[in-house]
Amino acid sequence: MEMEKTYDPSLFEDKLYANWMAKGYFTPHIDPKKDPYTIVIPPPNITGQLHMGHALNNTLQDIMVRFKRMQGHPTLWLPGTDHASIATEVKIVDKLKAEGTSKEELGREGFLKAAWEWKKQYGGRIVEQLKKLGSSLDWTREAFTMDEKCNRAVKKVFVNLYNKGLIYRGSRIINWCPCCKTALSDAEVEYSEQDSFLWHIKYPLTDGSGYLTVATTRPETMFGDTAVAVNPKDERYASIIGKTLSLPLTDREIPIVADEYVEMDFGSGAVKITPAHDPNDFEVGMRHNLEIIRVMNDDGTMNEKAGAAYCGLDRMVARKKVEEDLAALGLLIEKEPYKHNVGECYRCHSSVEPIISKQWFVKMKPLAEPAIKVVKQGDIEFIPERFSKVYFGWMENIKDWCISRQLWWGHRIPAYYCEECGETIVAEDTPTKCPKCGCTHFKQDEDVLDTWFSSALWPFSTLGYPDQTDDLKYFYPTSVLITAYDIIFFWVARMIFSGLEHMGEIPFSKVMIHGIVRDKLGRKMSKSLGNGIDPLLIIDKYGADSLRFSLANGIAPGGDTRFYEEKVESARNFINKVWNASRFVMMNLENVELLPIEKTDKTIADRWILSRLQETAKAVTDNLEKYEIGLAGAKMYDFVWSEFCDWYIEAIKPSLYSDDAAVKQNAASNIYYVLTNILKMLHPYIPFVTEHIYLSLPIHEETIMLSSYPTYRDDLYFEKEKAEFEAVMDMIKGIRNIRAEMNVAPSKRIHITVKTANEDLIKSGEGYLAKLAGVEKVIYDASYIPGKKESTVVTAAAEIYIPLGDLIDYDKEIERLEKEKASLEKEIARSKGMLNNPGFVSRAPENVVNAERDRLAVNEEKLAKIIANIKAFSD
RNA sequence: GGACAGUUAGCUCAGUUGGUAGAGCGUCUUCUUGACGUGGAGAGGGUCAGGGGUUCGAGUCCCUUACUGUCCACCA
Repeated sequence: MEMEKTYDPSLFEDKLYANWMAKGYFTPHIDPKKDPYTIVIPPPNITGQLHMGHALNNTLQDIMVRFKRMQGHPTLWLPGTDHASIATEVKIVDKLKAEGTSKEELGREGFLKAAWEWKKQYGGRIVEQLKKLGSSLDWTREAFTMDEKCNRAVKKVFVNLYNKGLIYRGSRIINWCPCCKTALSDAEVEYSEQDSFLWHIKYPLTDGSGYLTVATTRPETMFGDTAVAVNPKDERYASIIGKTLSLPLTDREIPIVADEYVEMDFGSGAVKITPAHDPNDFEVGMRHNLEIIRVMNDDGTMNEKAGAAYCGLDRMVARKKVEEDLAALGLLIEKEPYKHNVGECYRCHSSVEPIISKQWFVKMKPLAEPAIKVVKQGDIEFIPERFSKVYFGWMENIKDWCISRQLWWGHRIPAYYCEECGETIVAEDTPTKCPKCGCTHFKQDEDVLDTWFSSALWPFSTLGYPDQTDDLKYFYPTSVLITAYDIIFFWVARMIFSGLEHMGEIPFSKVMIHGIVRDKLGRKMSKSLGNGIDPLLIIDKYGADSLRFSLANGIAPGGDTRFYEEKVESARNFINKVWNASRFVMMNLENVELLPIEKTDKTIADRWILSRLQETAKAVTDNLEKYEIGLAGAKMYDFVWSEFCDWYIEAIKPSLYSDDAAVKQNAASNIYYVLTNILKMLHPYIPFVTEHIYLSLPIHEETIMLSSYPTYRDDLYFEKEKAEFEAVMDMIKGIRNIRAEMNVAPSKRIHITVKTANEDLIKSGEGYLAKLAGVEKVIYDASYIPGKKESTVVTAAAEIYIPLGDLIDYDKEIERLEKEKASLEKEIARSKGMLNNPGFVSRAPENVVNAERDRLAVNEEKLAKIIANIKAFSD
C-alpha cells in the first residue's frame, strides 16, 4: 500500500472502520485462561445526536479498550442505546401534534406502535455516529434498554424486589411535572434560583381575637392548608396553640398546631401547613393527623377543592387572583421580593409541583448500605478518588426512589390488579387466577418505570441476565465504568446497588469519572445557548483522529475541558507530522531488506531513541493503567515530535543516504522498528491514521489493532549511549544558539575548536555536529587559548570555540558571557546552599544528594571556563 | 447552609510518590536544507491567588483568607 502525499483522513477512515467490522476485530474470543477486559457503554438516548460529551466519553473508552485489546486481554466493549422514556415520549408527542393527532387519539397501542417506528427510524442515528468516531464496539452484542433481554431482566428484578418488600406502592409527596404529566424522582428535579416573592398573609382567629401572619411562596396552595404550625417553644404563640383560624377565601377553619419543624426566627414564626403539596408539611400533617387536601390537577390547574372561583385556573393565574382577592379583603400584608430555589423538570424545565400521589417506590436504605460498603472497602474505586465523596453524600442521605411514571413509552410495571377484588399481583407474566378470589380478569398497572430503572441493570442485563450465559459468567463484573460526573446519581449509584442486589457482586471495580466539554468561554454547551459544536462537522473537516486527540490529550482526570477549533488544528498538525515522518521513513525502506531489531548495528542516535522509546512505552503504559489518559497523550506527543522527528530523523539522515548498503540497511531497520512501535503506541488515541500507515509498512501484521502494545525491553535500553547522545545534543544546541544569536547563515559551515576530556565521545558525535549544527571541521586542542574572534559554548562535556571573525561584537560577547556567568553563579549558590545544609545531606535520599553534587561540580567547572574565557576576551 | 474543585507564561491548560517550573496557541528573530511552512532553528515571557505551618526541601502536604465555579440541601 502506498501512502498519499498529504494527510487526508476522509480517504481512509470510513473504509478502515468497515473493514474492522467485517473482520470481526471488535468481537472478543472468550478464553478462560485470560483475564477479560469489559466496558459497557453508557447507552446514549435514542433521541440523541452525537455531541461533544459523547465524543469525549467514547474516545476515552475506546482508548482504554484498544489499549487493553492490544495487551492481549479478551476485550469487550458492549454497545447499546437507552429508550429514554420521557425524552422519547415528548418527541413523539410533538411529532403526533405536528401530524394533527395525539397520544390520546391513538391510544396506548397505537402510540407504542408509532414509538417503535420512530425508534426504528431515528434510534440508529447515534449508533452510526459512534462508528464515525472509530469506537471499537462489539456490534454483535448491541443492546437496547427495551429489548426482550432487558425487559425480562426488568420484570425479574421488579418481582424480586417486590417479594422482598423493597418495592412498595403508596401515597407520598412526589415531584410532579404538570407539563410531562408524570411523577419524577428527586434526581430528576433541577433547582435554580429565581426571583419571586414572599407573600405575608393574615389568617384571622375564629374567636375574633386577632390574626396570625403566615408567609408563603406559593399562595395558591392555601386552599389545601389544613393547619398553621408554630414552634412549641415560641412564647409569642403559646397562648393560641389549639385555637382555630378561619382560612381566607374559604369557609374552612383550621387549627393552630405546635411542631418543632417551625423555625422561630424565620418570617413570622407561623407556617401554613399544606400536607398535599409540600413534603415537610406532609410530615407535619402525619404527626398531627391533619386532613390532606389536594387542590391541583395533574395538568397544573386548580381543582374543585380550590373553590368555584379558582377551579380550572392554571396555578400561576390562580396565584395572581389569590393575591388580588386577599389584597381586596385587606388580608395581604406584604408582597416581599424574595429569591428562592424553584424545582424544574430536567426534561422540559417547567416548574415541578410537589403533590401527593399514589406511586411505586423502591425502598432505598437496605440497598444503599451494601452499596456504600463496597466503595468504602475499596472493592469499587472512583477515579479520581474525590468523586467517592459525592457518591457517599448521596447514598447516605438517600430517600426512597419513586419509579413509576405516567407515560406509555417504557417498561410497563408488572403489577396486575384483580378486577373482582382489587388484589395486587406482581409477577413476570400476566396472572391467570387471582389467589384471593379466584377471578381470572386482571388489569395491568398503567404506568411504566423510570428509564433509570432499566439503565441500572445495564451491566448484567446486556450480558444475559437473568440467564447464566457464558457472557455473563465471563465478562461480569465489568472492568471499569467510564462516564461524566453528571450521572453519578442517576446511573452509577443505581448500578452499584442493583449489581450487588441481583448479581450478588459489584458491577465494575473502577469508575472513571471525566468532566464535561465546555465551549471556548467555559460555558456548558447547550441547545438554548446555541454554542454547541457538532463533532460530526469537526470529523468532516479534520477527521475523527484529530477530534479524538484534541479531546483526550492533556486533560486532567475528572476535570472539565474547553473545546475550540484551534485545539483540533493542533491535533491535526501533530497527526500530519506523524504522517509525514512515516512517509519519510517509508521512502527509505524501499528496496531494503529489513533486519530484526535484535540483529541491527546501532549508532548512538539509534541507541538513544531506542532507550527513549523504552522509557516512553513504560511511562505511557503506567499512565494508561491508572487511567491518566491526558498525561499519556502528552508524553507521546512530546516523544514523537520533539525527539523522534526533531532529533532522531534528522540525526540519521546521513546514514539513510549512505552509499554503504550495510549502513543504510541498519539505519532503515532501526527506524522502521521505532516507527512501528510509535504507531502501536499511538493507536488507541488515533486509530485510523495509525492503522493506515501501519498497513503501508513493508512488514506488518494483519491489523495494528490486534498487534501487541509496546512494552519496556531491557535489551533495547542503553544507558551509556543515551547519556552520550544527550551530551552531543547539548553541544549542538549550544552551537545553534550561538549561530542564531550571531546571525550566522544556515548555509555557512563552521570550524570549531574543542577542549574536552571526552575526545572519543565527541569524535563519535562529529557526524551529528556536521548534520545538525553545520560544523565542517572539529579541531581537538586540550590546551587551546581562545582568540578574540571566537564565540564560546560551554557544555558539561566540552568547551567549544567558534571562530566567527568580524561577526563578533566583543562587547556583546562579553556581555553574553557575563550573563551566563551570573546565572551559573546563582545556580552554584543554590546548590551550595543545599549541600551545606546538614539536614539535606543527612535526610534527603542518596541519589538526590548525589545528583545535586554532580550538578554543582559541573556548574563549577563551567563557571571556571567561562571566567577564563571572559578574561581571554578582555585582555 | 454544607461539600468539592479551581486560582501556574498574554490566552487555554498539564504538572503522576514533595527533589532546579512545562506544553499548545499567540508574540519576536530567522530559514523555502532532498518527510512536513499543518514545518525547522532560536528567543522572550511565571515571586505557581494572599498569609501561615509541616519538611533538609512545597506548585505538590496541612491550616487560613479572598475570588471563581460545580454539586448537594431547601427556612415556609
